[in-house]
Amino acid sequence: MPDVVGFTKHNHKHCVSTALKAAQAQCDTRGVRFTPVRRRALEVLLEHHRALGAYDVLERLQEDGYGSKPPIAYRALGFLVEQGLAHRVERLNAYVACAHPDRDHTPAILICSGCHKVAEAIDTTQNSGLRQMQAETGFTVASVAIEAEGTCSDCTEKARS
Amino acid sequence: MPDVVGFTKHNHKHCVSTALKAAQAQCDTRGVRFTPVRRRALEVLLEHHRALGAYDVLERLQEDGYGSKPPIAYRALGFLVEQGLAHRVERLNAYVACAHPDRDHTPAILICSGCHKVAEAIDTTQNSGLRQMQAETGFTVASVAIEAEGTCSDCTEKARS
DNA sequence: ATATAAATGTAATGTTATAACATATCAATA
DNA sequence: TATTGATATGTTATAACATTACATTTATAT
Repeated sequence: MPDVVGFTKHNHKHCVSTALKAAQAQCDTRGVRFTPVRRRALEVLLEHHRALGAYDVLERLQEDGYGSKPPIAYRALGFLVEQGLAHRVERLNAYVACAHPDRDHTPAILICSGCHKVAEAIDTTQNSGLRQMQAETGFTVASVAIEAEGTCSDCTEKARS
Repeated sequence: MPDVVGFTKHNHKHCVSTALKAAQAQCDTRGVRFTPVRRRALEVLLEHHRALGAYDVLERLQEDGYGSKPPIAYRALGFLVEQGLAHRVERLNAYVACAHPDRDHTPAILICSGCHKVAEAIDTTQNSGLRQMQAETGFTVASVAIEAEGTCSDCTEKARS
């Protein structure tokens, strides 16, 4: 049931360019502007399967000739999160590219404390459980964040040897 | 199934002193020291059903004659979190007293964006879902944070009028 | 061409958190 | 009960993360 991306092997260059095209298309559809900084910010996130801090992203943007002050990064990242193209990882005060921007998702973030990679699982059962809670307690859920810390299979194996 | 504490009415003074006694007992059992600052920090959290920032807690500690520098608060709060007597709310960079310190828990934090109260639900199904994921993906979960933002029943009612 | 809105940019500052080190307190035991 | 090793408390300094307020530029729709 969980669909995990990020800890498995894949053609990375391809995965980046595909994701960028998809993001462009999605923004076009929605009538929002996928400007150069925003695009570049997403690209930076996509280049890693790790969570990057706003200041890390800012550094890259700066190198590319964009502004050098924090709001530059925070605004681009804010846009990406708003559009579901990236997620903020609260535990790390950092950001990851979304692995399934197409789907309507309540992401579950998996953080490996060994290699610091971050993956994203979609688990639809979580949603239903929380919606049910609304009926029972009167608390209306607007958004849910699920973040797990642990060890990915690679790191588990390495630890065995 | 979810057991929600925090949005319901209760005798507050009683709830504070009971919780402090329970915390003391738990620390005794575990052989860890429930020192005055730690105790006072928990008391401060218990006095609100809101999440307090480390610097808010620090202010109270300071008033009571404890140290005035950030590590004083961060250390006391760190201890409480470690012992399961409080939780860190990542979304708010803040801390709440745990509502069920006795139970082995994966807390689900409910944050009301209307009144800023914070409650805690225990939903055991979440756990099993994540453990299952471990089998399927090889990711071993060490700890999970579930945080929902939304509107509590009181605020929903107020909004209707 | 121009008005309006959106996006980008900067300066200044606020907030949250930790590292590094000094001192005091507790707990076991020689 | 004096000593010692571990734990806890305290400070200074600084790092890391984030926002407010305001100026300038760029896109878009008349």
